[in-house]
Amino acid sequence: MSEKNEMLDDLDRSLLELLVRDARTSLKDLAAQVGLSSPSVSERLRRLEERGVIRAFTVEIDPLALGYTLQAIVRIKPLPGKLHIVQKLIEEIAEFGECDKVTGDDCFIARLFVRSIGDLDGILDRIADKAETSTAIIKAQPIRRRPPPLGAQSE
Amino acid sequence: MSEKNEMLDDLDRSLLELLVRDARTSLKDLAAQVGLSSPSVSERLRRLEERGVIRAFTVEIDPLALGYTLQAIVRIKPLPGKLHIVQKLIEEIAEFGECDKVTGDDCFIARLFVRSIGDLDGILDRIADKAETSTAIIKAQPIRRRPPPLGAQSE
DNA sequence: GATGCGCCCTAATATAATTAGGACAATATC
DNA sequence: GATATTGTCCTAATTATATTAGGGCGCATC
Repeated sequence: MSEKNEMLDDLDRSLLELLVRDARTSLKDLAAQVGLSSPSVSERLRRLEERGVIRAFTVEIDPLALGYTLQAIVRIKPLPGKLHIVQKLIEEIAEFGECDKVTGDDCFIARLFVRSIGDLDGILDRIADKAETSTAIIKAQPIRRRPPPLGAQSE
Repeated sequence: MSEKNEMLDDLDRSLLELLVRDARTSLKDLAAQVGLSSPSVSERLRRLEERGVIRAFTVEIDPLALGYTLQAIVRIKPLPGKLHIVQKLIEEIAEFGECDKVTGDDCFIARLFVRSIGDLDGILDRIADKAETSTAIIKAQPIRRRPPPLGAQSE
């Protein structure tokens, strides 16, 4: 009846922390660092994945390397009745690298990767007749995507 | 003199695509899928990392698994003269999972992971005397973080 | 005080990564 | 126009790692 099933212990949290830093750390090294054997670590990772705690092993790519020299945050307020169309459109445009549906006046807040101001204009044009948009160009990134604190668990 | 050094070819892009999907794909499998030998793949990955194209191998963690049931997007406009203090403060608060410095009226746009509305309030309080903030609670995530299109390169 | 469950271990086996050495084509050099 | 040079790739041998198989131990349950 309890949620023991979904609880993370200290070892799990240590493993997550190590993997966030470097997902290629070998089981052997992980095991050594948390004080378990590698089969035990392997089993824990399997269960963390199975439970969805670890959503994916992935690589972080520098957008610049792909020619995306510009990023923008776009607030998007669909015109009446256009919400679903707009959402679909956003999802289909691959340059949107992130999109959240939020409370408040703006309905969506999205991140856009583009190669030039021209491209930015082109993409916003595709939405212009279905939503009001408000765009802020990113000048710097004080914090790049990072996970929430892995430290002590409240519950 | 050219930027050949910094160019990605089709094989590199295929490798990146495979790794974004699953960073644990073995060299052997990668090699089979792109039609190279594993030492060649290994060497290409090494260079992609060296050049900074691949910024990191990492795991994506579900914030919910850590008890972070709430996310918010906060627009932050530091009061006159407080810009640097505010930026430093944001960086130090681990619950900020992302922060961009942007053009326009709001200076920063940040993502906040919290466990409760109370926590949200607590964190915003720490900034309240140094900046104006405007908060939008995330209701849904139509697009979760994804890289820009890896397809054809312009230059 | 037996039974089952969760979690861990070691040792053996299977699989993958790395290293070493060299082929080959394209490009620059004399 | 012959000859280095560079970059990229290969195979085969070696080393390192992951996985599997089998079992121990503590703890809660009945």
